Amino acid sequence: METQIDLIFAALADPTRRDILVMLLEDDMAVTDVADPFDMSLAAISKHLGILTRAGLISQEKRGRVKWCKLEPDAMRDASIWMQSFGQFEAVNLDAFEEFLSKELPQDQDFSQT
Amino acid sequence: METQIDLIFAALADPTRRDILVMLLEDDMAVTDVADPFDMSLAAISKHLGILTRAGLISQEKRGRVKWCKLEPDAMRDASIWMQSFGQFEAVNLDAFEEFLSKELPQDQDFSQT
DNA sequence: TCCATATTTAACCATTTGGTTGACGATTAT
DNA sequence: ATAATCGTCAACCAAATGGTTAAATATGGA
Repeated sequence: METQIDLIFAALADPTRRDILVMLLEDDMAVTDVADPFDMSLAAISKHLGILTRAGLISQEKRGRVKWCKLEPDAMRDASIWMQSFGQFEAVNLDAFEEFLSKELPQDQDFSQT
Repeated sequence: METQIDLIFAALADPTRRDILVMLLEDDMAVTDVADPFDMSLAAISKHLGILTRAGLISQEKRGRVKWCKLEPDAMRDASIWMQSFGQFEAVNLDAFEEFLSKELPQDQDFSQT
């Protein structure tokens, strides 16, 4: 069976889809507008958006005849945490790490980046 | 052309390959030993290791007839940073994490994996 | 009502992916 | 020298991926 993390990493493996995510950082967009900058059919972009949606990285809401695409940044969290458990946190007790996360994540504070 | 980040995300999209990476967290391993727990031919694992190598996530060094596989945790950084650039998702508070690490690391205990 | 716009679906195609088996080269052990 | 072990390679296969075009489905505007 395909897990959510499978779907997320697979979705992120395509540069077109990563570009779409970057575009959606700015604002929600209609499917047509997402497709505009790409040298690719609307149908192809529609498929990419479907893959991003199934991975939970975006959501789509139809208002009238326009379907709005919205970034769902939280979806990347699982995959991001999975990755961080390597590079920086290699020697860590992962059980303790999980516990740490469960205490740390609910708080809504800013976080620094490397 | 396929960028390094494409290769890394694609490599991480497969659960077998993620399992291999987790195994290699413990220690370097010979190809045969990596293959052992999997219900899959040695040739298949050899291919997976090739994909992980091309992505830079592991390195392989042949000593005698044994080829040793070594985790390269730094390789994940680019992809990890890409994900974190979506600064809006709830991420780990790195300051708090540093503190967690400083308490956790000195102890030499085993760590469990999922 | 009729037409244009927004998006998906269906059918198709080439390429890639993830697996198999069997033969092979290199190294080590008997 | 011969046999066993380690690992890759080649050929093959089914299924998935990423794209196309053309038709179909809503919805909105004239």
